[in-house]
Amino acid sequence: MNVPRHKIAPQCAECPIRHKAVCARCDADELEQLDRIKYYRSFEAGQTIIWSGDKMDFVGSVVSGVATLTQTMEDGRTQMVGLLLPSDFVGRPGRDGAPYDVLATTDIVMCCFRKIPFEKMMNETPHIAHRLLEMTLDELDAAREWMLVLGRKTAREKIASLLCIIGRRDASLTPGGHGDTMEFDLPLTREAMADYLGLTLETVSRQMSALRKDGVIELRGKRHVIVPDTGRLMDVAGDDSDGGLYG
Amino acid sequence: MNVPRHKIAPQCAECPIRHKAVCARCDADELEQLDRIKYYRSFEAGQTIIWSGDKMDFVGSVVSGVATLTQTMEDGRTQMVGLLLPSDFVGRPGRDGAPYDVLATTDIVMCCFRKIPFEKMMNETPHIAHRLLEMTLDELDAAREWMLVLGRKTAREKIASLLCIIGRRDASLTPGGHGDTMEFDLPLTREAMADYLGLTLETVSRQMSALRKDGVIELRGKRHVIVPDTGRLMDVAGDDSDGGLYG
DNA sequence: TCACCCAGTTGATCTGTGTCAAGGATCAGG
DNA sequence: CCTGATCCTTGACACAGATCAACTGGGTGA
Repeated sequence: MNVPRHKIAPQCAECPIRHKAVCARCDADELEQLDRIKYYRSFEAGQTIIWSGDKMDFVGSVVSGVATLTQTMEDGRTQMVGLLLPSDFVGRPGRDGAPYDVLATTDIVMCCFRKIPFEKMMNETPHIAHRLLEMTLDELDAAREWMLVLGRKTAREKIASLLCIIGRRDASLTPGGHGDTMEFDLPLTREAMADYLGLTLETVSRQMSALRKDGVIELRGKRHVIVPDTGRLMDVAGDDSDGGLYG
Repeated sequence: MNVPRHKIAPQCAECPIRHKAVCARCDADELEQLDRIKYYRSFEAGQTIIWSGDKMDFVGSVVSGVATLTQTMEDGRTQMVGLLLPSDFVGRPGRDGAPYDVLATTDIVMCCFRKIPFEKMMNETPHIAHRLLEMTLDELDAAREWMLVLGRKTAREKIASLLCIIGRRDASLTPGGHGDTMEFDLPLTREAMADYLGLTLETVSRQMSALRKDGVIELRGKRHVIVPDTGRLMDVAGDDSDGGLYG
């Protein structure tokens, strides 16, 4: 489950898709092709990037900021089914409709590729198709790991699991065990955390307070989190896995 | 979300991988190649097919019977993260370890392919890689849909959602709306249903009884289910989608 | 400076589901 | 026929988390 992330090659820093999504080896030809069909889009915090069911004419990846994938029932109950952090890929090659809403939770910049030429390129470049399969398998693992969180963990464990994931992604890419510390800003409101965890925002708030009281985390303001002992947080999360979700 | 299933071409009936997993067009060459690396395995109900973390040296698909993918926490809490019905694919091309336990819930026959030659064939046949990407995207959609069930639905809605999925897969492939009926055998114990739904077996039993009392379902014995009005069951499931999960 | 607003916190109470326990139905083997 | 095993059902009660409601703190604009 612990997929090491590629280091960002200097020439690829601008657009994550180059190394993460598609071009693991930064093949010059492929980069040039990608460059030709690439464009950027910005969204403000709270804006909807795509509505569920809309036709999606692009694929792309997050350059900066955070977005979420959410599903909503008729009566308004919502469940977040994915978290998009920088370098994560969005879009379904070969599919037309978006299966869920994509929402910007912070200001966000995306690097997009028009879908038709991207698919054409994918068909001609087995290398890209391979990389996409691998990414999709990673996402599937993450989704299934999250099913365990949603179905069987307590509120306290859920919060700890979420903090592990965000901390791991945001703070550093080190393994993180007993003794290690983490420090990061939560890119989500309490309500968004609740939607991700299948809880209410009140329960999220209470459990955050409880973890603070127990010394598992420290809070500076409402969003900034300090984890004095990553291993302890992971123990609370009840995770025997190393928390290496989402690659 | 409603992915129509391929009709089974007569020449492909024996081994689902031919049409479903890999060979949408039944290309003769590919079939011959697949035939050479193919073998069958049987398991009895209750048997473990693969343990989480084991090296997995094959991929394959279910010919008959039902299996489940499950994750287990250290303290024994378990969550089922996938249901494998006939024609479903198992295995992660390009990955070595199994990420979860695979358990036979009924007697089951699988059609397997040794992993190395299968991957070699996949690399040489973009067609197969494509089909696998498509299947993985389907599984991802299903997993995310299930996250909504686990995170936000009530016990009653969960049961109804599960019955929809199993009924749809087992009974027929018709759309199923108001007025239509369904009839099928549950391939799962109450405990397995509970593990799939993030509930206890007692709650599953109680809600099954409640649905029976309300006339939403009828039970003949413990496992045989009759749904007099599929549309009504779907209403109880609270699903605006057509329940067309798992293809 | 004040008023307002929003995100978050905390308290009181309610309820759906878990937990524990007893008992029923079905089946296989002796 | 009885016996034990397995799976399922039902009841009584407990509790985690939901719900409803009041309040806090910090930022923004007039």
